[in-house]
Amino acid sequence: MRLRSSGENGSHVFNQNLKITQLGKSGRVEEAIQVFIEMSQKNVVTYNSMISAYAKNGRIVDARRLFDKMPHRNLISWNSMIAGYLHNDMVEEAHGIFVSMPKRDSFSWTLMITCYTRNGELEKARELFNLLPDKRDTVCWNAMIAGYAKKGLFDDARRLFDEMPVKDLVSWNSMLAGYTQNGEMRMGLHLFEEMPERNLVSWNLIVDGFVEIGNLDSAWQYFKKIPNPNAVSWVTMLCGFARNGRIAEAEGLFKQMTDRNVVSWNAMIAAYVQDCQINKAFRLFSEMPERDSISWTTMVNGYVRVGKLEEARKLLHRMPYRNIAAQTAMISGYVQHKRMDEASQIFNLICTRDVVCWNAMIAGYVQCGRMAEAQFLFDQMTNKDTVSWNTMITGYAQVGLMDKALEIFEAMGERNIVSWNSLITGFLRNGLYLDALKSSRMLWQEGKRPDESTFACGLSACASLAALQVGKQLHQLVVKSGYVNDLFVSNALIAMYAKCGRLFNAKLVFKHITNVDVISWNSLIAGYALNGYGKDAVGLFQEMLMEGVHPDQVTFIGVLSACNHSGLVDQGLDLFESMTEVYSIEPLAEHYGCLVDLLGRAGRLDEAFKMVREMKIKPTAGLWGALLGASKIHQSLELGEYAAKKLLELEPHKASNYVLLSNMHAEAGRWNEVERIRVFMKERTTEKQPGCSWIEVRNQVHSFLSDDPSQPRIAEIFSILRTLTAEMKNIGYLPDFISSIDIL
DNA sequence: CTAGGGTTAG
Repeated sequence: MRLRSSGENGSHVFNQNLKITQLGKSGRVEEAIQVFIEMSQKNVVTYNSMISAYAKNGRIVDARRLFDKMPHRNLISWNSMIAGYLHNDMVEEAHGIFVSMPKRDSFSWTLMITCYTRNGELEKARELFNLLPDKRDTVCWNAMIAGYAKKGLFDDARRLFDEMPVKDLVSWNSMLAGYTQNGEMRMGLHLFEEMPERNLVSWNLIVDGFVEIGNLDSAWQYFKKIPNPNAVSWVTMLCGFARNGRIAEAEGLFKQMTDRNVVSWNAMIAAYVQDCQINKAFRLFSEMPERDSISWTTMVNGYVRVGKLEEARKLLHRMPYRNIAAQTAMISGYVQHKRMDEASQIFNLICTRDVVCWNAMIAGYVQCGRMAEAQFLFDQMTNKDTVSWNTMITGYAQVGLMDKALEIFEAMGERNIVSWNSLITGFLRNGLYLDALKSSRMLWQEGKRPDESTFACGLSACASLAALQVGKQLHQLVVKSGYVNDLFVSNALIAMYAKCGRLFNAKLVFKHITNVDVISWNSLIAGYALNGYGKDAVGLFQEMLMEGVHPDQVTFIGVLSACNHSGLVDQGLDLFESMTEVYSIEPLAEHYGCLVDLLGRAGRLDEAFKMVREMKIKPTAGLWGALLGASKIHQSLELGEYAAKKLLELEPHKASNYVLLSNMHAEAGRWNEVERIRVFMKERTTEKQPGCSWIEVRNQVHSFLSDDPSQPRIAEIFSILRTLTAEMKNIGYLPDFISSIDIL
């Protein structure tokens, strides 16, 4: 055997080092580790490369471990570690490295400055920048300029830009990015014309700027003018189309692209996912030559979006590596379906939990109204961000504990507009209009202005309260503030008008939207369904399909409930089938609920019962309730009793369930049973919250609690109720035995 | 003496 010369050996190490870097850059960190382990000889570059590979793939802990145990460190090792922390948004740790390193060069300084600018700490960045006048190179200037520009501090950026000794293309592009990323396209174009030379980055910034402000025509015009568009240009344009629902055009671009990379594939998959075309998304996912963690995460998200949690979970387990984004997507999937046990299983699997996954869990408990558990997690969090605080505010507001919501609001350090929105919406939802108004004024006093979401939230609160007057006032404010063309606001307006029975207004708002999305259609369809116009709702649904908009889970809740309200049995069954077969959307309890009710009312009790028994999900109380109701109408005591048994297992404390069962027996003349149930009911029901209803008259909300002697106009109410009951009897309505006793 | 670390576009 011949001994290899040291030169050959050296070039081998050289090549392996290169490989580690490349694998790290393309997200294939596992393969990089493999190469690293198999190398018999390593030099300092090998370690440095591996540190970067780890850090670029979110494995900052491994990067640090390697850094700590490597035999010799050079300046680049220290810099790589700072860069690693920069990539992982860990500014404090980066600073720790920065202060303890033996020597610093301009790379080190620039890295640290970038850490601060990315973190929004412009003052600290500037402080560092000022500390090293002699070592500042062009890159360092550029970093500082980019920091100012990105934050929209154009004057500061411009001052440095004019001051700097040598400008390069990146300096120009950094200024340009400031304008385009802040929606200042007039200024951006001006600079673009002024630039001594342009590269693809400059062109792509312009296209992206137009995409961001929703001006697809201009984006397209500039895209076409790009001399040699690269993958970034194509992806930017593709995402622009996708985001505006123009999926066909996005598809066309994807097909035309010559140099597709992972990002291009990911973008197209994301476009399909966004349009709920999960099967097309999966086909691309299977076809693509290589997948990175974004590809996997997008697919998991896609399945979550259409409610296919099983598919999502399978995919998550098939992933070649663990990825926190995908795990968080899975968590939010479970959270949306209130499956907190499974969510928390995934949560427990994550070793280094970030804020986002904590927030997802908290949001989950909040949505289930389990505030104690939400608070428990919240208290444990060491790195709360505004999202965490805001979620807690929303949570307490939702369960009616506005005192707690306010307490959280007041305890938080930095409030953003969402914090205010959560608080104001909370007040609105709880009918505390005056407090909402007061908070809105305070918001103005703090120099903040209501934004799109302030209005969208406010309007959705009005929708859930059916508070038309306040809703209308908000609509006027929307017009005055210039948010009429915002899609979120428009959709909230549709929902509000629809819920208040003003279908004409809802339709009017709908017609004014330039780019309706699936949510706009959903709101309108649900509105028609809610107000009893089942056929129109189904008609709208068909219109929506003709327009090429893909329905989602919510669409089907709307259109199925439309069929339900209008007794369109066969159409409902057909639609339900197409939902799973054609659109591959997984039915939720709500969908089954519509169908069971629909079949039940039509007297097709066997089919209804069969559906409940055979469905994939666990039957909810609502489903048994629907079955019980149907059994009562069609006098099927046997099925009714079975449904009631199941129902009472799930909700033993709810009085209305006993009333339903009791009425059924009353109708069948089984008075012993009626009496027995009444006794049961007295024993078991612990209704803490009395039934509550409200109406809005002349800007004021009047609420009614059951058994509430303090209601000021109780006598009038009773007198009107008696009149109404008499009239109902006159036109042939026979009131239920028990409920009539309760009223009269 | 080519590799490894910093600024601008997906």
